Amino acid sequence: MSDKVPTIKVIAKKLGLSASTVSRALNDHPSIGLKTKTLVKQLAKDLGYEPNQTAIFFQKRKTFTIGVVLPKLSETFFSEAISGIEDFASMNKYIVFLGQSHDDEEREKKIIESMKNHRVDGIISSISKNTTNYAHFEMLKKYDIPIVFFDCIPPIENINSVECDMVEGTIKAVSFLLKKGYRNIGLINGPHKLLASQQRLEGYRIAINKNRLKFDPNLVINTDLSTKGTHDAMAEFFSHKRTPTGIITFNDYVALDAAQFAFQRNKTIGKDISFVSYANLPINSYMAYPPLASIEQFPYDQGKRAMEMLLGILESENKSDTNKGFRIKIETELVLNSHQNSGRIFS
Amino acid sequence: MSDKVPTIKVIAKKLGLSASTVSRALNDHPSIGLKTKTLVKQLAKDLGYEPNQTAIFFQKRKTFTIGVVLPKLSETFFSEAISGIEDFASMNKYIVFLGQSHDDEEREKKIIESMKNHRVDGIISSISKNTTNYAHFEMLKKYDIPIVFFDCIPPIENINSVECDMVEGTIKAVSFLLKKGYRNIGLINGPHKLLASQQRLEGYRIAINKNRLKFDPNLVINTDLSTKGTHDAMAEFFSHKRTPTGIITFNDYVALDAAQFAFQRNKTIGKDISFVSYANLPINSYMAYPPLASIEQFPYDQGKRAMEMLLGILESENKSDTNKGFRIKIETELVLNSHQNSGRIFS
DNA sequence: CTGTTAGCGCTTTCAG
DNA sequence: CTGAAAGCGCTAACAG
Repeated sequence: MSDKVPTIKVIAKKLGLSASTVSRALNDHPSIGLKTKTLVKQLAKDLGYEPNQTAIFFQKRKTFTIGVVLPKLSETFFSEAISGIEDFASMNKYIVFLGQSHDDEEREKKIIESMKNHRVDGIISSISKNTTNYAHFEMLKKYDIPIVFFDCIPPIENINSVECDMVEGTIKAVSFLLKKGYRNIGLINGPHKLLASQQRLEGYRIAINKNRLKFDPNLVINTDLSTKGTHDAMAEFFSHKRTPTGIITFNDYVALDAAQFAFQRNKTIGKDISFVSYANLPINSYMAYPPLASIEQFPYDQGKRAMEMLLGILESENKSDTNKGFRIKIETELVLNSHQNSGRIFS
Repeated sequence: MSDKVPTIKVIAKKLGLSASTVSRALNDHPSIGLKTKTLVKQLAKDLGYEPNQTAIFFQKRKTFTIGVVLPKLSETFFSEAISGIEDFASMNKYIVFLGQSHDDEEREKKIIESMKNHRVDGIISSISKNTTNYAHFEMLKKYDIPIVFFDCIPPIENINSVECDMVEGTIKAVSFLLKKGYRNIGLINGPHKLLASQQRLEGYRIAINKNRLKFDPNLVINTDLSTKGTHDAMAEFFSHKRTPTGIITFNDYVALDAAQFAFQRNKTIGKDISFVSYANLPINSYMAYPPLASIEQFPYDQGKRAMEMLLGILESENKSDTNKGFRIKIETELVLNSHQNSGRIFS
């Protein structure tokens, strides 16, 4: 049955034309007579002709394919992001390859390798937390495969990136709590080595200084992001004489764990102690003790913008120029928690 | 720079060999001398040679690519499922194309079309809720592109599918509540037309009969899955003389909305009234009023199994035979809610 | 063990 | 306006 898939040649033969004429007719080449053009198109339709893209890709050195490499889709942030990427890509006739690194450098490398071999036109990636060697990304230059990083960005010169300004986001969070009347503001930060943690800390310090408070190192504790790590951090807070009452947490899960801990210590969440976190997961409205507010990072939008940037690069002919890299900073937004269930189905 | 990407020909010329010899050497063809083989491989390495997959795909009529078409990744169920698909695919040298239908038949059609043109080796799909015409799927036969459906499966004969046995799952749910001592068991079901709803209803009826209770139509109400729809359903329950105390809900979100409503009516969740739902989202542990239990559907596993099935089909040479379609039913599991935060990061 | 030839399906000069 | 020919990079008979 598969042999019956019609090719351009078959059409040519049936019509007593040459393959090139058929090709041109199908592609609306200006120098083709209307008569033959319609003739060809009609037969193509009747035969159910479909161009063999693999042949076209091969020939044109262009696959209309872009690769997306990120840690894991089970994180809402990333599934939202790739959703944005895919939506925008498909609008522009591109199709998306998916690869999950699971925060493993080896896997990330293999995926990049595989995508390169598949000759993707470009790549969008949020790198693995554990990646320390970036050769697999640099290598892409040799193949003229542009790459746009988002969210988790490697320390390489002149790269294209889309990211949130977490420094500024954290300043917003601190200001919010201050305005609410909290004076002792703590930070439960993520692992030191994450750039994301560093940015939060920086924003925290700036905000503290700007408001003429003095930075108290006891008010900043790191968690490994596990429930236990967060509970430990809270325990430490409570063991100090100066216990923070307004706490900024690395993300929503940390906020939930922290709130749980505070609750067990008989604190009234939202009164004795309040939280502000990042991510703004669409589940906060169902939480027992949701954070007062979250710093929304717009993952869907980040994905969309990254795709947009990549398309721009792909479409600008002057590649291989002295490109210093494009950079977009997306403004975060502090949103009060009030999510809606939008009728999702889990059949 | 891109012109420097070395080809098999370049290697052949530099070594005074023929292209075919080089090709064979690179592919460990048995009939190649060790000397030349190592020679070729060495030079290939030095030159940084990488095969052009598009050429190979074109030539071999095989792309090592599979397409995944599903409603939307922002639903946890699907992001988990594709995660399973991708993991298993990459283990087997396949790469995954992603397409989101957003429950729109037109988009689904376009995606399938596009994937077919990209000559994917196979497709895995959970169809759009609004798809009524299945021609775009049937058409794939003509191109020898096998397809495996999971979760949401079209009413077509002889197809390959992986799905959960929701009838049996619902029976488990009812039995659980009965064992807990609840006698008035209600069902907040999804939209009528969904197969998923029909299966739940069937399971519900079977369980009621099996336990020698009599089926009371007042105890079954449908919701459009919105928060309001669910609240309305609950209001109706409460307006009856016989208000259910154990309620099975279409999914976790419905359970949460329903619980919220009950709470507002001053019911004590887990005592006055209890819920059992489906999906078992990894957020239940943070919920104010989580359902007592959830029917776990193992989306990651469903994805993995679907991919496994597809690989099996791809590898069995005897295609185009009188295949009646493969079917896998995955057993659901009733799990009590006690999820763990596993250290997720939302930087 | 290796070279020659042909060809996958399509596009694209270059002629006419 | 259309045809002939070449070729994208690689593999696979078919000969030697």
